[in-house]
Amino acid sequence: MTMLKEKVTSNFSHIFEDDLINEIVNVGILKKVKENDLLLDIGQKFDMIPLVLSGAIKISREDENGDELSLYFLEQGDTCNITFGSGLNCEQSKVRGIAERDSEILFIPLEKLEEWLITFKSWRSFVINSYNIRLSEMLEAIDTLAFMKMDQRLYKHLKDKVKVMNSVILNTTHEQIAQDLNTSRVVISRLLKQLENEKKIKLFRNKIEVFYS
DNA sequence: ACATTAAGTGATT
DNA sequence: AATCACTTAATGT
Repeated sequence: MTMLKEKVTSNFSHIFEDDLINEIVNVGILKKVKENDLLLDIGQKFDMIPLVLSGAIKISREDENGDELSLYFLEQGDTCNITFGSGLNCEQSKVRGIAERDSEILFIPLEKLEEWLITFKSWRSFVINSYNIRLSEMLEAIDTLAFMKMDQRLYKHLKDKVKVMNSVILNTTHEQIAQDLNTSRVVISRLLKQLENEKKIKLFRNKIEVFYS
């Protein structure tokens, strides 16, 4: 068994039949990306869909001024449906995808996706299901934006990152966090200090330790 | 030693 | 919660 097939199998054998896994392995193009690599930018056209085999991808939006806002993460076993929908209609991407950590992505050509929708029941279920998951994540993002104050948003963001990175040590700067939450560095610095005083985190230069319980 | 970048803080809106 | 206008600390060259 090839290494790629093992990876696909270990991620998807529960949901996909063997034939489909073979197809995926045959047509998929494996890409290893490093942390902070740009996978897909806003406005960019694309003819492939990413299947995340390992690591995590940050999906974000941007306004006219170039201010960013991160929406959610794609993790192991996830695929990006926004990409999916726009892709079939030959649209441009409305979101940006940046590797949050070193990741392995399997790119699948768009034609195959359509084909599989008809030929594989498990693929159909997977696509519908992942639409559902993505919608939930979007709702969560909206709730966070609409109902949470910045201090709560920040703490949530830190906890999300800990989960995604699988580490309580976050190598990031106040500036980067500010960009993710679409606010200013000064605000983040103050709120982080507050969290440190509450013994929820410990601050270092370029590094934050989150005390997770 | 100097420049650059990250982080801390009071005052103001 | 955002902005200004600094200061201080850490790091790179």
